[in-house]
Amino acid sequence: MSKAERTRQFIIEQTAPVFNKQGYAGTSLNDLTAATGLTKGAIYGNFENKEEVALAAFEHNLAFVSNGLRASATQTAPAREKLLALPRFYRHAYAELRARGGCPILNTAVEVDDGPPSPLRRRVEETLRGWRGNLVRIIEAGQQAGELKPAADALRYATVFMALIEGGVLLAKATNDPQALFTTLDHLEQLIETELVA
Amino acid sequence: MSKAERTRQFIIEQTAPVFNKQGYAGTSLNDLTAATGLTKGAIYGNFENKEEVALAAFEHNLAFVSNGLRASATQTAPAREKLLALPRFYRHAYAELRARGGCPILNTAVEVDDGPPSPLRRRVEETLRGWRGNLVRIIEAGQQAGELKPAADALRYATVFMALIEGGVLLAKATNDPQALFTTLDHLEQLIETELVA
DNA sequence: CCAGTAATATACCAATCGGTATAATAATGC
DNA sequence: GCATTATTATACCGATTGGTATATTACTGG
Repeated sequence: MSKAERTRQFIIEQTAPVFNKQGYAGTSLNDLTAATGLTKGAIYGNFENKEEVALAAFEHNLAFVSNGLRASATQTAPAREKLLALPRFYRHAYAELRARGGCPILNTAVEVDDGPPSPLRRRVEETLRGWRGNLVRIIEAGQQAGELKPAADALRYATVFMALIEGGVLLAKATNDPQALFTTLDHLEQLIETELVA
Repeated sequence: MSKAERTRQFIIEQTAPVFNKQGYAGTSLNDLTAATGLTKGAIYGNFENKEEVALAAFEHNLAFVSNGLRASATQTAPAREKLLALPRFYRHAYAELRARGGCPILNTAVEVDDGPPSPLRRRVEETLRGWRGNLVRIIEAGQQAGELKPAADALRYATVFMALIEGGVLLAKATNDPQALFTTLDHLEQLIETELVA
């Protein structure tokens, strides 16, 4: 790992929470140098521009969530466990997620979804579609394995699950009340148990 | 209505969608003069600073939603109708809401909820708590009137409803797929009918 | 340990930022 | 219609913006 590669990683780690909290437009290069203790020269020696730093920071923030979700849902578990891993992760990770500035998908989507097409915007849309696709696949696989009710609309539940999570995170953060998220997660779990599990 | 009052209103109307789409940090005074065709002199003659314009714009954007919701839920209707008015409003208003930049609560909450306490931030929190309180009151009144199941946790359903709506708006806008919102609204309606209505 | 290179710091750039003092204009009361 | 006031436009301010050219430092292979 070369010096530059280490510095690049260091910049990403230090600036990721800043971008997540303040947004792309709300984060200046001054914020980046302050967060890293480095100078503009060091930053522009490792990134082409501010947008490339923001994109890398988004990937870093996203990795925290998707790694946590992946770790929570083991490959071989039955569908019910895989789905229950979703609320379980957010339940125990919310405190740290909040300290990092909240859900990067939520934050970034809101900032870019009215702007012109950009790498960041495309990445957000891709991430959301990918997440939904993963959930749909888990549900449909569970149905084929006879673990979940065959009549359930997989796409619908995937969408509802994501809305409950993102909506819950929003409410919890904006009202400074983690219980709001836990409430939507309660509902999510109940949905899995009563409407999906056969 | 004095000239200044008319101008002030004009500025609010013209800049409200800009703030809602680009955010506070992403909107410059140049954007404001461009959106209004006025000069900085006119704007600063009617507002103290950019933040005051943003606050007024937020109130304007919020009014579109809360007026629509109020109009949709008539005073004398039974609790079931009042609750069903919620998804009905978002169903028919989504296209225009999207054209205006989406849900102002969602957009503004995400931008300010990691920042320092500000009038805008306080206003967002207050709005969310007020909205939730309204829903709780509707549900509890319906329970006392014998229209809704008495065992249902009003606060829980209020929270879940809001998460479904805000989460649905987020997904619909970020994936450019209105159906995502309609899906969460379907679920919301089903919740009302099967878990709340006695 | 030294030379060459890779990486970071410094100094600077034009453009834009939010904001203001003042000048010009438009409305208003008499 | 004239004088006064209310309102908007113009011109400007220092500070900050994202970005770059160059100088300096740190690393690395021989």
